[in-house]
Amino acid sequence: MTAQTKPLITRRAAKIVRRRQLIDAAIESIAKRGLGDTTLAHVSTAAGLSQGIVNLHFASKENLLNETLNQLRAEYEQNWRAALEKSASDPASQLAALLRSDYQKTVADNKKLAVWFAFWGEAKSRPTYKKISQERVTDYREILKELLARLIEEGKYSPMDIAELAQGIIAMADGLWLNILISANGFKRSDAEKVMMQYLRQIFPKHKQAFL
Amino acid sequence: MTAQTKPLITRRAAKIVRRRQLIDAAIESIAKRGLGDTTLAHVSTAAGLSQGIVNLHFASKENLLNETLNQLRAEYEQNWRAALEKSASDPASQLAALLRSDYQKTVADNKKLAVWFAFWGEAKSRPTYKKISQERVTDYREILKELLARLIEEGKYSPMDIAELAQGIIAMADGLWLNILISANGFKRSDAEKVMMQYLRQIFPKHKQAFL
DNA sequence: ATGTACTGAATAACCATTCATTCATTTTTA
DNA sequence: TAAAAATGAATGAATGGTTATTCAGTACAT
Repeated sequence: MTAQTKPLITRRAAKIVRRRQLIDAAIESIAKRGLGDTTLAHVSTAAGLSQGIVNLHFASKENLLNETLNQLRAEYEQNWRAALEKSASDPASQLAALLRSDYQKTVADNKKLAVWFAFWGEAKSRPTYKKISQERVTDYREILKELLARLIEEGKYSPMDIAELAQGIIAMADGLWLNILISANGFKRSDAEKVMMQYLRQIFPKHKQAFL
Repeated sequence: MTAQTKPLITRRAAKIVRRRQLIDAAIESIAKRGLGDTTLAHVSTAAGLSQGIVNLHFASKENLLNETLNQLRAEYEQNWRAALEKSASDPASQLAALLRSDYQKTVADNKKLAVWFAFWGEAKSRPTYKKISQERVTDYREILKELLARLIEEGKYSPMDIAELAQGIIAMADGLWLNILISANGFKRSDAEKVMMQYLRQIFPKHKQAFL
């Protein structure tokens, strides 16, 4: 080994690594203190770096927050796409996989849920937050509608309004997130999943098996 | 008329009126700017009053915000109780009335929804917000469970997990609020109501009529 | 050596809260 | 009843604390 080995973490870290580190620190702080009480001092301290670091890498606080939300959105999408790929290809299994993915700890842990709601809470007054929040479910909704159509055909269920059905399912999925965040009596991710699966069994009784 | 007529508004009454006026101004500002950007200057100006007025009537900003959330909670509860009283007493009608009440403009207009989500967004870090948010649905949930039990008996439906069912319904109700708040393509209160009624028709097919 | 990541003190803006003062109403007194 | 005193509501300028942003300087990498 020579005198200067390449250190695993250079003191001068790669730009991308730093940005990600700061986004993580932001998530941490928003979960702990809320969006309103999160200051750049909190973020930079949590990241173990200096005061001016956020402005150096993101130019402004606003920018950091936008990118934080965007990061969350990207993770969310990746997560359900991965779940679909891992699952069997019949519509019932795909549907189960898609909806179960909403309650995996990767995306639905307490911290991240708190951050989602923090941004939704400001969505009305911040167009960027609103836009990214909409984007979170645009592809999800399309895939969901396709799966519902296939499942209804396969099971020869009586015709349903698929768009409305999809809206309802997504609404329940989000509402269960709220329940995890707010609930007093320790309503957990696994409880949310149960409720959702019960719902699917009710709509698609011929496919009960897939939703157990 | 003598020189000193009895004033229409007594001082004590005025105090309550003022508090209400300031809470309304707070709702206005939170809906417009978000919770984080709402300052006491915004609130007092919107109320057409002076700088120090909020501290005079509420002692602190924190207090004003707590009372604002509490006001919202009280209105919400009043609204669904009134809806139940107005409706027929059979369980299906009651259930329909309860769930429709969530989408009346009294409680689910854009401003108030924005404020609900603003508080939920901070609920994780503010125990008071969390507590009041929980309280919003405690009675609602109990009534809902009773109605579900009665309806299942009346309709001789196969047994269901009523607690889970109620959780699911409430979750969908809240999620539809989010959809109204965030949606790009003008998802309205009436659309939310449709989705919810479709859901109820699916679970309780023998009572379709009540959910049209 | 030179550029680049990073630092942290300084700055300017903002904001909740305080409080001396003004204005209005009610109560007391004669 | 009328004037005076007391009480209460509201004002808005001043204060002290906080915070995003800037930038001149430091230290590391190649």
